[in-house]
Amino acid sequence: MAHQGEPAKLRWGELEEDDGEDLDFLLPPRQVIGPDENGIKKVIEYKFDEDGNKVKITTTTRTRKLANARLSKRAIERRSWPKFGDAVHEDVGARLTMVSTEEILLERPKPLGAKTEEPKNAGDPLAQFQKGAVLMVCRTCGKKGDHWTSRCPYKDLAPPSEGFIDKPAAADAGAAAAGATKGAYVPPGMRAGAERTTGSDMRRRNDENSVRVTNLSEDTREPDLLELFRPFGPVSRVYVAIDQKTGMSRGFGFVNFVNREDAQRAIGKLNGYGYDNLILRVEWATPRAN
DNA sequence: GATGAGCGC
Repeated sequence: MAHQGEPAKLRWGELEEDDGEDLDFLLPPRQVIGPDENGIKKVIEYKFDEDGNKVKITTTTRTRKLANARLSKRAIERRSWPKFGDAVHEDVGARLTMVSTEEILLERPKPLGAKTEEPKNAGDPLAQFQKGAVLMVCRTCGKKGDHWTSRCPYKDLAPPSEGFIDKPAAADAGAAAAGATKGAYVPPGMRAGAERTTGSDMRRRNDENSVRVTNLSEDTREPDLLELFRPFGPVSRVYVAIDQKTGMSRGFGFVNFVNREDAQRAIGKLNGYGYDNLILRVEWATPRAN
């Protein structure tokens, strides 16, 4: 850009200020020269600056013909590709990119609990994510990685957790699951590992094998606990203490296992386990005072 | 640091 006469520097806010007078008709017309064989095009314009001086503005541009010479052959070739997606219906000229509004469906990874069978007695239930020294699992996508639940890319796609229904365990449900459709609701008494007691022998509540879990993050909920503890064996109850006043988690909860050995294994594995950016404490619970 | 809701027959 070349200036002639007073090269007055226009400041912001003064660009179009002309005191209401439009004296542009006094200026020479705009001239366009070129483009020449090198693709150079010149545009000469005249303007009044803030002091009323006439200013000549020469703009030199390089047309695509030359610009292309600086592009790779591949890039030039891409320009001739047919448009696709939203660009088909829109005149985007030579633009190579545009914002698309096309829906892209992301495949959601299987939740932690969606293993084909209860890995009871199947070695280490945490082996699937026990590679690093520190174990952290995102509660939303179930992946060990560099993000937590709040930053999980699938956070907004996640449907509500599947809750408490204990699916019939294919391996050991035996007669209880016979004839039952896969994934169908199974009444508590018929669930895998449930006590086969009847009538007067049936206890009201099973508070056996109660494991206390503390240092839970405030947004850990019961389905999350179930998901975390279920790989160790059938879980009869999960509970997260909620502050009645605020509705927020009090940061601890309980998990009851049907089998004491499973509870013991869960304690052994999950105590000190990194979950949702906190280190869990998992211990035997002292029986509830009543 | 921390130990749960509900109970009506």
